[in-house]
Amino acid sequence: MAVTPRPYHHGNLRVALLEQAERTLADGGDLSLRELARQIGVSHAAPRRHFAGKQALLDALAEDGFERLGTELRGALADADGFDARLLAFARAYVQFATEHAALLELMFAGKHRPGAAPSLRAAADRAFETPLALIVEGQAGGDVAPGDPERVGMVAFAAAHGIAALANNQMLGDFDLDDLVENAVERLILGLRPR
Amino acid sequence: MAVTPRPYHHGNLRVALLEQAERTLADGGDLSLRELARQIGVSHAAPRRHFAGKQALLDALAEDGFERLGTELRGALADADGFDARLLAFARAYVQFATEHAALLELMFAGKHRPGAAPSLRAAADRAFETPLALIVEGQAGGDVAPGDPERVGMVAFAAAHGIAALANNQMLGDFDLDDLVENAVERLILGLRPR
DNA sequence: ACCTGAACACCGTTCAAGT
DNA sequence: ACCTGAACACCGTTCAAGT
Repeated sequence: MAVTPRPYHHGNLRVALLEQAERTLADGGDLSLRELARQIGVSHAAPRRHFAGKQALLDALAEDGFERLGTELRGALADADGFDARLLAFARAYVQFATEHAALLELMFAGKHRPGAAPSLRAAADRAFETPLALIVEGQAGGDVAPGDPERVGMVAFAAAHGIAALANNQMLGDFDLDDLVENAVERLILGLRPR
Repeated sequence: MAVTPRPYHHGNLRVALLEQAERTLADGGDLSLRELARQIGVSHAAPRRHFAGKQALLDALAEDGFERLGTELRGALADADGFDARLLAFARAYVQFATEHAALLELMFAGKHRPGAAPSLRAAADRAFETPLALIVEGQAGGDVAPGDPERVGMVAFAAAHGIAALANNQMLGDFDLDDLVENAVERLILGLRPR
């Protein structure tokens, strides 16, 4: 047994901080930088070598979140054929990610609009939303969705998915089954998006 | 001129705290209890006589917010005739309140799902949402909305309004005109809600 | 290069004490 | 009844100093 009584410390404090932060976030904790350092076994000033401040750590977490969301969305759409099934798959995947990582999602959106947010954060967010945007374009090409700027036309669908996720995370859905609500909403959106 | 050199203090610290908190919130400030007390000219422990803690003050703020939202929604619907116009009026009023009071709205929804939140907070929220719910019931009676549990059927519309407001508050609407997006979303929702 | 330890200016909450 | 002032246990951030 090597003794290693807190040697000089870590080879990878940066990722250790991010992982511990994610765990705390998932547990509903309060994400204090000092507490994070304590849990990892490092002085409270050590994180400063790796993150300019607390906000920088939060931004890194949010950026990772957008990348994972993008991956989930791409994966969900890869398994679905036809516009209706693909819209449902998108909505399900979005709501599932949002409810499984409620605190992270809040952080992702709170971070995105911060004035001094890193361009890489915004880029990661844009990449995550490429998939649903492409879905609307597809739908237009196949005659399932009314013509027009795809962002403008598809906004109602994205907003509804985001809204259902937000309402679910705030316990505003009462006794309703989340998946049933998503299905129902998607049915109505499919009708509403059609060309007239 | 009466001198009143900080007499013994205030007749109405409770409302003074709430008003100052609302101002700070609207200015994008951080809402520290000590700072609030400082601005009002009272010791940092004085608020304790009126609010059990910081969270209790936030809950009171949220409750007031739901009451004001309810008033806005009722007022908006009172001026609109016909289901389509009324749904548009609701969506506009909701999005306007949400974007005009972005920080307050966040607080309102964050407070609602807190385990120990006061029943009066939940009641105020329910009252605010009575109006849109009644609108769906009206729409069903008039043949504009598909039958079924009105909460379930109307959820897509409420979620879309909430989602658009959330996206607007997070600067996710790009160059789009907010009112144009709301109008477009409502048009699609009207189609999607119809009985088939 | 990477980390520590002390310091600074804040928090929210509690509690004896004042009027 | 209502408020004060000191105290406690925390924060985030900064910075000289250590290895």
